[in-house]
Amino acid sequence: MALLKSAKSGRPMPLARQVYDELHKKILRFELKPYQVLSEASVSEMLGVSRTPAREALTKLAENNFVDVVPQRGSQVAPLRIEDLDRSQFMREALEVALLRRAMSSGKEAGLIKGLRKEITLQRTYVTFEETESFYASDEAFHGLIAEYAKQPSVLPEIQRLKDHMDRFRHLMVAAVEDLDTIIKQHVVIADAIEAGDEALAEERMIKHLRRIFDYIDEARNKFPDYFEQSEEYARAAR
Amino acid sequence: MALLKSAKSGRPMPLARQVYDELHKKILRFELKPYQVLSEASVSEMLGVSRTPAREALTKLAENNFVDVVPQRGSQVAPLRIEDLDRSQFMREALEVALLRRAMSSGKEAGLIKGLRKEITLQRTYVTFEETESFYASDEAFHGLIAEYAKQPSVLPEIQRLKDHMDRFRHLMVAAVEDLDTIIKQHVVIADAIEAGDEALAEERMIKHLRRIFDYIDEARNKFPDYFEQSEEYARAAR
DNA sequence: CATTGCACACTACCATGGTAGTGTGCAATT
DNA sequence: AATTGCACACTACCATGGTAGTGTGCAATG
Repeated sequence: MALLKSAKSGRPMPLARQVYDELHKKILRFELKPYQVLSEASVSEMLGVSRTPAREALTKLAENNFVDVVPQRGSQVAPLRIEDLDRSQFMREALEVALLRRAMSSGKEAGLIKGLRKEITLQRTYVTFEETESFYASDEAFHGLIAEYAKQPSVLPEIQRLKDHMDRFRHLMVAAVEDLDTIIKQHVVIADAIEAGDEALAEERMIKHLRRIFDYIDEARNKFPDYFEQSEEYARAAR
Repeated sequence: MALLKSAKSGRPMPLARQVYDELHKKILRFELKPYQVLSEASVSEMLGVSRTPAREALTKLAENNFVDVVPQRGSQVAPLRIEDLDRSQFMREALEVALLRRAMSSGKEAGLIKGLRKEITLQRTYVTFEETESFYASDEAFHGLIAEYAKQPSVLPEIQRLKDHMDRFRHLMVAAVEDLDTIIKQHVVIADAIEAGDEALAEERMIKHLRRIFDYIDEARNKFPDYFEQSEEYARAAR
């Protein structure tokens, strides 16, 4: 299979990074399914690279809990773990709420609100024309704006790392598509609360917005039970 | 130089991990100083391992912002960056406050308070006998208890990752030693607020406790200016 | 003296070979 | 038939060689 070219940047990205990105993408999209074996040999063959960058990508994926590496035994795509979802959700919620409170005390709330309203308008357009990809990009921009006005832009990559885990769960609900209109309405009331200067209300609405994922996971779990970690395996892992 | 043995666990830890831990420790203690070069060759020679685990340790350190790796040019110990401190502090604060609020709604506050009081007692003992290491271990246990009662123990490693960055700054103040008695007093009033069930007060006191590091960094910066990233270098880095 | 061109040393990065450790299927044994 | 012992295939892990890319000192040139 063809190997990837460089990024838009001047220099080509290191192979290990390209392999990581590729596997990361495939895992999120379930092109690589949970429990599927991913040895450094198979990865190097699949992507046409040597074993070294394949190995480095695997260990990095393991650090991010997308791959389980058992020393001297093998590696496989990590199953969906409720614990991972809980932790990611908890941390994201804590961070986004903190960003929100700080952004509302920045003294530049006017600019923030203006930016948020603009994204909301964009989101309405994307929904109308069914441009789902663009919608989610604007959704990220919406939350990114808050981080920016909280003067903590470097927190965004960390949040993205958490969001990736949640997105993996979310991708199981393509059938029962997320109600984008509801998301927009939540964005609106959040912006309203910010504009009103009501921190408690804004926080409450943001939390409700972020917790929407829990409404779907039961359905996903019933639909793809073999993608989730089975409780019996805890015993097996503990040996 | 001698290489490390295995951990307490049954199997020996991978070499790459041992190298990472060793370098991590040396960087935190300033046995490896900011801007000091750390090529995979020098590391492999310094620790008596081959270049592969040395390289893997370096890239992992780079992901955690302890090392700057410039492709095809070299690697060096990362200087102290105010931005890193700000982000780590912000995130830690957000997470610990969220843990605190959740722990106070766990319905098992009694056990939590008992555990906290016990750690405080231990800390008094350690201060009396000047066992600084044990004191900081108990300090971590204090905060760890809150995470445990918030039913989010897996957040602790993430917080530790943030704390490591802040500890690096803190290690510059060994001369002007931290006032451990003050820390204990802060722990006490936090426990008091938890016992009183006053979430807002507990949060306020926790934040004040966590922000104590900012009282010292100006002094550290004046004392070791060459350990900090100079603003002129931003321009140079941007090329 | 100031500038330029270039050989050289050094780097991170990748490819590849080798090794101890682990699970599995099958034959030998009870 | 059930159990055990073991050869084998497979793994992650480590060592080592090779390569393109980058900065540096020095000689040649103005």
